[in-house]
Order: sequence, then structure tokens, then C-alpha cells
Amino acid sequence: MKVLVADDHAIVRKGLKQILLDEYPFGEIEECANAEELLQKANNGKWDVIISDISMPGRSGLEALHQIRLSHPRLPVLILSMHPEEQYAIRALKAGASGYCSKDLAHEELVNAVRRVLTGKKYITPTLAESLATQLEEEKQPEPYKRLSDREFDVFKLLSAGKSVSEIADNLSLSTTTISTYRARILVKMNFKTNADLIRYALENKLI
Amino acid sequence: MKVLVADDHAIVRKGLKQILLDEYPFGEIEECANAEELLQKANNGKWDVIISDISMPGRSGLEALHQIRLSHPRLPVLILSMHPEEQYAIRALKAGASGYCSKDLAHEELVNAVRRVLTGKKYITPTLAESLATQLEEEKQPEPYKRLSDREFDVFKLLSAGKSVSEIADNLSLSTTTISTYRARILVKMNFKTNADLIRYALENKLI
DNA sequence: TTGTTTTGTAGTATAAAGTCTACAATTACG
DNA sequence: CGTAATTGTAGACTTTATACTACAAAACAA
Repeated sequence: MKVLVADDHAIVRKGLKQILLDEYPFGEIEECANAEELLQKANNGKWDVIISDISMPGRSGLEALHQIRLSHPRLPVLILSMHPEEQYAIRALKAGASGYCSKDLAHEELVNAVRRVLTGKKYITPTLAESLATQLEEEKQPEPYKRLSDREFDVFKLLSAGKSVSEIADNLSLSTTTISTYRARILVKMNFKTNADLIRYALENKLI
Repeated sequence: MKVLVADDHAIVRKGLKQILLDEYPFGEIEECANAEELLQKANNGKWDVIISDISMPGRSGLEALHQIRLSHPRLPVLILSMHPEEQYAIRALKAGASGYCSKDLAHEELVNAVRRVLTGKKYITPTLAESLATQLEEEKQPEPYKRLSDREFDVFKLLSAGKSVSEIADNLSLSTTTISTYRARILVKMNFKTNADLIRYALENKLI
């Protein structure tokens, strides 16, 4: 049982490792603290499963997932997230994640998730499964909001956390006008007029 | 060595526990998953230190901290947070926390923090310490939530409803710079940094 | 496979917001 | 009652944000 664990929080890594070791006493669990490390280690080991946080500094977990999908198409990747939120889950699953579970999962449930993805099945954290199902159903109906691209979503998150355009530009190493462009596209797609709408939306949907 | 650990994420609790057990093999580490449990357990045990997440469902970690301060004035409480944010840290320390550390702390550093608060000293996560120090030094920040004047409150309401400075100026028939001045005063008085903070506050307190 | 839309990125010019400063009117405080 | 702090208001100047435009690369559709 060889597991690669990626999360920027040392405490979370330690917790995961412990939970996994409790279940698989002879398992080999290795940690990475960021996406680069994750990619590197993913390539030079034959893991049974990868468990990765969705949001990490630098290149995000999603991007890493993308890469891994290219080089190891069948390697199960379980995405962990702080946010039991559809937005994130859908994105993760679209990027080829085998499962999505929130960090407030009881550890039995985590073990469960790992077991499922090992057998090639998908796992979705219970609190989400239901609302996700309805949402996918609704997707057939005329949808008021167009889906944001990944980059747009990055910007969306930062904006709704109250970051300014220039802070975001800094953070993502892009020009401020680029961020403005993203912002404008986000507003159009989501039918908002101001950042305040955006923040309100994010708060009401517990995205932040 | 008796430690009470509170966090709504099972994984984080597990990680903390493990880190502490590595350091104090004969320690007695107990977990709570929410603020109620924390308060209850805090009262019926004689702990050496409490480590608690700042944001948990139900009553927040801060509120719990407040309670604990009343009944156990000398018991060290170390606040953990996902956000290495001044806003949170200041609030935590004002509420009587012995320390504030972000969850991305390396575990040696966490152990360090625990050691410090055990000896009655304060601990602040390194990434924050500096900016916090300068901020406190500047003494620019008056007490939070100072009363707003009537005019300021008018502006506050409009801002938190997402109106722009120029809209407000229009609305109140004042110059835009006047509104900017009010806004600046509001931010200082309420210890906010951005409009986003303001909107968040308004939403959380059901002011809009 | 080719044409079309979407996405990622940015420049230029303009509009808006923010900072710093100021000052009279009002209010609170010793 | 007199002095210090707060409030209402705004100008000048600096920094940021936004609209409009553009274009290559990628994704998608026919």
C-alpha cells in the first residue's frame, strides 16, 4: 500500500498519514507540501493512490491533477478540500479526480473513500453527493450562470476573499489588466454588477 | 501533559494528536469536534493547555475562548487558524489567547508554540509576527468597533450594500472625496482593511 | 478537419477610488 | 467653562480599477 499525500498544512499531512497507517500498518505513506513536489514524486514512484489537497500555494492541486492525469491515466487521485462545495467538487471531478472528500470527514469515512477509489470507483463526500446530483440534473435545464474557467475561478475566489485586483495580479504573477479582464468576464458570466455581489454570493454559498 | 484539542476537521485533530504524542509520548490528548464539546471538556478536566481552531461550527472558537478565560484565567489556549491573517490574530489575542498559529506550521514549530505558551509566554506564528508587531507599534489602530457617527453609519450602510463611492456621493449629495474620507474613518474605527471586510461584517450581523 | 467560440494574456486611455491635508462646527471632558 | 477630540466637509494629488481592444492558443462543434 503506497500512498502519496499532498497538502500544504503539515498538520493535515500528519493526520492523514496517521489515519492511513492505522488502517494499513505496513503502508508506505509519503508527504509533499506543494504541487511541484507532488508532481515530482508522482512521477518517480509507483503509488497505489494519491491524496491531495485542492488548493495549495503555487500551482494548484487541480493543475497538478491535470498533469498527473496525462502521465498516469489510471492512478487514482483523491481530492481533499476544506470546502464541501459543489463548485470545487465539479471542477475536481472534471479534471479527472477519482474522488472528492472534505476535510471534516471522519477517519473511517476517509478510509472508505480510499478503498473505493482503489477499486476504480468514484467517491464523493456524503454531504455533497446529494446536492451534486440535483445540480447535475438541473444542468439540463437552462442555466442562468455560465461556468467559469479554472483561471476565472481562481480570480473569483481571490476577489470574493476581498483581494484587490493588484494583489491578485501579484499573487498569480499576471498583469493587473489581465485580472481586470477576468473580473469583467466573471461579472458577465455570473450576472453580477459589482464585487459586492460577488462577495455576497461567495458568503451566502459558503465559498469562503 | 494533558492537552485538549478542538477542531471540526477530524484529520486535523488526528494530526495534532500525533504531533503531540510524538513529543510527549505519555501525554493525554483528548479531542473535541466543536465549541460546545470544548467548553464542556474544558470545565471538567485539568488541562495543561488547550489547542483550538478559531472557526468551528456553532459557537466559534473565539467565543469559547472567551468563556474559558472567565472560568480558567491562567489556562493557556493556543489558537490555530487556516488564515495567517492579522484580523483573526488580533481578535484572538484580544480575546485572551496565549498564541496564534497557522495550520501550515511545521510540526517542530507547533511543539515550540506549545512549549512557549506552557511557560506563560505568548506565541505568534512567524509569518504574522512581523507585520503584527509593526501594526501594534504604530498604535494607529484604536479599539475595534468604535461607535460610528450618524453620517458615517449612513455611508457604512450604503457601502455594505455594495454601493460605490460615487453612487453614495450622488445619493447623499456630497463630494466623492467626502465619502472617501468617511469610508477611511469607518475602516479605521472598525478595524477593517477592505470593503469586503465591511460587507462580510454586515452580512454576518444581518445588517443587510 | 476546418471554422467558431472560449480562454489566457495584456496594452492604452480613461474613470474611479484612495491618501493626505485642512478647517470650521460641534461635542465631550476635565 | 475652556480645551481637546470628533465630525462634516472637501481640494490636490497618487494609485487603482475599468472599458475597450487585441491576439494567439486551446477547446469545441460541424
